[in-house]
Amino acid sequence: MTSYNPKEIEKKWADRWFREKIYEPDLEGRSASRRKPFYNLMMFPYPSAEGLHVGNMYPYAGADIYGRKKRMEGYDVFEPIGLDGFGIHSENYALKIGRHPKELARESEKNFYNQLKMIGNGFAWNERLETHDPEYYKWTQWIFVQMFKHGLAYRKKATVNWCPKCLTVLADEQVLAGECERCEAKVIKKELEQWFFKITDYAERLLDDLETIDWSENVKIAQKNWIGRSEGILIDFKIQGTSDKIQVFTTRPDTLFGATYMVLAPEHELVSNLKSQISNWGEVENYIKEVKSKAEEEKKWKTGIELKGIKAINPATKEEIPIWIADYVVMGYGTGAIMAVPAHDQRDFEFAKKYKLSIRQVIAPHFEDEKSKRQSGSPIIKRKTLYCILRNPRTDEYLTLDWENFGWHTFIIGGIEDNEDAVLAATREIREETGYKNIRFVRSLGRLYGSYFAAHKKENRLADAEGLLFELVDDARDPISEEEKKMHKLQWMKPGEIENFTDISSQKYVWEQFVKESAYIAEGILVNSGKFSGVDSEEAKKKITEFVGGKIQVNYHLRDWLISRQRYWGPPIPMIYCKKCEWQPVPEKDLPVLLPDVRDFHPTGTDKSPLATIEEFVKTTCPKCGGEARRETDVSDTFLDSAWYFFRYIDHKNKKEPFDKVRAKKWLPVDMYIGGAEHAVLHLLYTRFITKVFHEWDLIEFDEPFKKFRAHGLLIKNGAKMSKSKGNVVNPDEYIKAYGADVFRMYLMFLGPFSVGGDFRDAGIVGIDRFLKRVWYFKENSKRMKRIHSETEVILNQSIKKIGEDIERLHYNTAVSQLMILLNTLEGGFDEQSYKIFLKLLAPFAPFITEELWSGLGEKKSIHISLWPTYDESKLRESTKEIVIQINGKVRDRFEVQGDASEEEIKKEALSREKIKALLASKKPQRIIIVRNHLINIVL
RNA sequence: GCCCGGGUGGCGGAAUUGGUUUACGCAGCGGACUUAAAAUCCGUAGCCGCAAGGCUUGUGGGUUCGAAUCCCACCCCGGGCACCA
Repeated sequence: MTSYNPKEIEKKWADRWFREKIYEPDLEGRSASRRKPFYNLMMFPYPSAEGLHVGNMYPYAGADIYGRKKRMEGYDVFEPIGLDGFGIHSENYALKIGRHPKELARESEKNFYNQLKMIGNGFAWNERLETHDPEYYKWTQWIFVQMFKHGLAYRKKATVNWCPKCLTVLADEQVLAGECERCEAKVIKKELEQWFFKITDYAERLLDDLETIDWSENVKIAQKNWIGRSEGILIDFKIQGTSDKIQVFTTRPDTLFGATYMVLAPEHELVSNLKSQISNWGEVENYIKEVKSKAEEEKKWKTGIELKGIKAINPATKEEIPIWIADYVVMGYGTGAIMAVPAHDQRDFEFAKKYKLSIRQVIAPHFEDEKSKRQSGSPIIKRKTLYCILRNPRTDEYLTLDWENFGWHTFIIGGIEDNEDAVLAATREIREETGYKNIRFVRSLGRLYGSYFAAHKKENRLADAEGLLFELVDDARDPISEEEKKMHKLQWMKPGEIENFTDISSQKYVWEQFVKESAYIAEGILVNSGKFSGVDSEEAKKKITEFVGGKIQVNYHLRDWLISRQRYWGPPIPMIYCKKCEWQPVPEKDLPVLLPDVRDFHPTGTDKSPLATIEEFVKTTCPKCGGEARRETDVSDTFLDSAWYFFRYIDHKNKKEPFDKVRAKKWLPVDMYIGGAEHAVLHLLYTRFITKVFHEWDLIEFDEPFKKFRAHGLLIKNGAKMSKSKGNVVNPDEYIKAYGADVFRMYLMFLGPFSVGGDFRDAGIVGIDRFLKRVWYFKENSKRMKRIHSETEVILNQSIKKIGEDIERLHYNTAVSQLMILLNTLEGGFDEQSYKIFLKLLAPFAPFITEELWSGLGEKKSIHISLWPTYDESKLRESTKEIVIQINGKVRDRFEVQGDASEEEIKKEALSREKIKALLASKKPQRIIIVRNHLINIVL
């Protein structure tokens, strides 16, 4: 046997596979192919010319294993690859190193494809595409034109996100926690006129259809939250003495009686309309200016100003309530105006406290909480009791008081320091004292008072109060009895009486801390609500809606997709502006609108793209009237390029249309899609939108792009996600050079579950290296037999089953471990048949070595198109079974039985064993539980 | 704050209709081969304890003959969303 030289066999087989086209499927839709098509797709990379790092390669290796198994199952697998070359990421890199993106693109194509070739994936190399290729972006522009023609692309002036570093606008989805998705600069707001796609028209379908697709659950949830459906009602509030109305959107009409003021967004049109009636207009105007210049995060403080001189009427109470404008109400959602219910909305509550606006409680928690028990399905009793013992260390007084409030059943124990031991001791004490088991420590009194007095800017009279506060969280016992109430000097108060509680003693501060620092936002029973008092929230929502004539309305968090980018490296938006005919699309015969070659592609920093400075590009004629006209100079968002690439893969040479319908029918939707979860509300949302649009244009018969989507995990190195900026990237080239592609990709799959990722460590890779070396030298080191032992046969069949199922579920790490177990077993004795099966099972993970060994057996056809092995159901179990003997649930002994022993036999054997007899001594078993083929538990 | 995911040996990680915790691998230890080392092979291995035995899946409770797994609460880590009315 020659020594294991991965480099040599990799080169040999890569060339041969390419020559023999074993990974090129029959894309043609009209020809009858015998094999069923399987579209195995992975998110294509966006090049940065620095090359791929290990973290980037991980998903490709994982996706390929899945595809290879499908191919061996007889499918005609299509595993395409390409480059998402256009976009800010590539352009920023070009700017950074001072080269032209076009030139750089040519280089990165070469680099990327070379790197991707190294990992031994079964890519259909002949079908690759690049989004910056005019043959591709011609159709991206075509999509834009169709969008315009169908009324789905429109221009509007809006407050948009502007990245001050990338110098362009960004879509909502590209802003992560106030920062630019690409460069992490703080995003600012700008008022600009831009192109948008009407994705909001599809909000409902995008949400509902999530139910129909087999996708990673976390991605579905992220999309669901992002689309953010909320059902509420619209209510009109009259403005006193005028015919004007303020319409608000609310999901809590049941709290209407508690609406003690209103708030408009500063940009709300009514504000300037009512200018003449607002007595403090000067101040108001100043405030609006101030808000506009503020960055997003400064707004967290919540500021506002009252519109003096006007009042609104609460339609339920008919009371006059003040109208404010404030920065915590945004124009972009609902109606840009709210009714403020400070008692039951945390934001309104904070605002009301700050500006001393009145707070009226209209919802009381359910006390006899049978209902909430049933609804939540949990045994929590939401009885509201506060029981407290306070010690004032100065006067050494002990005070006791209890009341019902919004909180929980609460205990305060005075005179105890705040440390772990004391907390534990006190917890025990309360448990014993009261019989309640689930007591939770909340905080110490020192801190409680500290924050209270700080918030109220008062001298802290109780700074060194010692004591601990506990609450009852899960009352498994019966409600408190009358005796106990007396014992703990419990004094009950109703929620309505709380406001009237004016005791000046220290308890008051506790009360304020709890009730006045937060709103009660849960549902309950209405109080202070006229004829609706006593009605349940749920029901009150309907009744009050009816009472004030509110209209049901569904709102979505999703905003329209902002498509324009003031940058160079993208497809020019194919639109022309004529003064007479307004916006006209570029005629389809004139597509593509080529991106002009310019030396200076730097972003201008204004609201215009670099293309605006090229007069030859801008100047054109109107396609409608032939008059003088100007081109749109912005380019479209990269995410448009990537939203439809998988359609083009199946027919990327088509010059007449974006793709052939017949091919689409054969190959689409994509059977399996693998990619990063970070695209949950970016690419994965846009692509669903575009697919639904295509469906509506009758280009395709389906309306969801990917039948199955699985998110892969991330590779971690030194405790952080691998990224160039963190400087912890691992270059795959060195590892592949040192160990070979088979070892490398198999190690990646072994280091953790594919959906989770894992920690890349050099130490672990030697294990796989040893394993594949053992595979290489297997035949000379192992015992060849005529027929394998029956135990070996069981492990072989188990392995076929487990590895097959593990690949299907993407549990590659456990599949690899099963391959190891199988090898360990076969080394003790194998035959030709079992050896071949082993190679087949290993083939998706280590395509090169298995191919080499396979051909060494005289096989003429590639192992990768051989048939995946099947297992024999009857050979999955060993003939002997180990039975565990437990006494009171603890393992004490074990013995073996042949085949399926009866319960009687197991019991007899177990009780007759010396060890068990000794342990049982004179005690008589109370009960014996037997689980067949598993265990026997003797209960004493 | 809200929504997801997670917490198991020295390490990466196995184990889910509740039934032997720690598969597989790394590192470790002992041995074989070798002048020696590397490589390779065989064996060993949760923790405490000389042992008998006890303890152990983030913490505290609960349900159960039996809990990593189910229920309640809390703590910690990772990710997403966040004035969305």
